[in-house]
Amino acid sequence: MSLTIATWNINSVRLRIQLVLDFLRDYTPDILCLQEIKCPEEHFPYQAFHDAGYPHVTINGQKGYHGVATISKLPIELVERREFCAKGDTRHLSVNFEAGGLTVLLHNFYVPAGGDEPDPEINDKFRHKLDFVEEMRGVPAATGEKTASILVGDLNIAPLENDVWSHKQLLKVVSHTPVETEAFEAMRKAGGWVDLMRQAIPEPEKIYTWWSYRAADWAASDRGRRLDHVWSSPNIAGKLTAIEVLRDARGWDRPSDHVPVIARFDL
DNA sequence: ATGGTAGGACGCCTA
Repeated sequence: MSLTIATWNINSVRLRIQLVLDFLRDYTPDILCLQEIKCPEEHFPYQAFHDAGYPHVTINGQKGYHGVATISKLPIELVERREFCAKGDTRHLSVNFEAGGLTVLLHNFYVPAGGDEPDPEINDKFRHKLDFVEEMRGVPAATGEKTASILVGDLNIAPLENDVWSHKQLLKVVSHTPVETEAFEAMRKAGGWVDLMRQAIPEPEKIYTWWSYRAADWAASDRGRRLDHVWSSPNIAGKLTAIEVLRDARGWDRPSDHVPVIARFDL
């Protein structure tokens, strides 16, 4: 059977609900993982997703900041809303679902951005980001004969040279500093996770999923970064059939600064 | 080297 999973940092689900509904109508993923929904449960637009054919919705949200939601056509079962760094932030949600005879554990993450100064001694937000990545070692890829894992989300780190518009110019910019990228790759490998975007689209091809709002012309300058990721356990990595990064979404009306990433599997 | 934009909630934090 085919399985399509999408991930998208939406930067306020309430402000951009119509954009999300248009995306679901046009791309019909089985499951969409949103980040930065920026609302608590009581303000989440459940009805709109239900009416769009996505009745199974699980969220971990808070007022004003952060927040993740997993929206599905298929039945999903909440596994955990894990708290990282004892901060009380809503940055993780995991669910289980059945597909192709497998029980799939799907993690939806929003990793802290880390502030502007890449020095944990003077910037608490950067310290928090590094601590968060270390704590993600506690989320390895669960795998077995009848189980598999997928991890998606805005991980706020662009690990490879071709994940940014200029490797040299971003070496001291939070999201691409060596301390972040090395910790990130070490954590991913220790967890047994496969980077599916790079499996499908190897270097040196550039991949960007985010372009700053601050650029005068994002498309002309094209100073993007790959901050959004799709990982899986090795036992389904070979079942990936396509990765699609919807660059055009950055040019939609009142866009998010991130674009959707779609992963297709044949399980 | 700097400042540029966006969202939530309405002064200022986060990204």
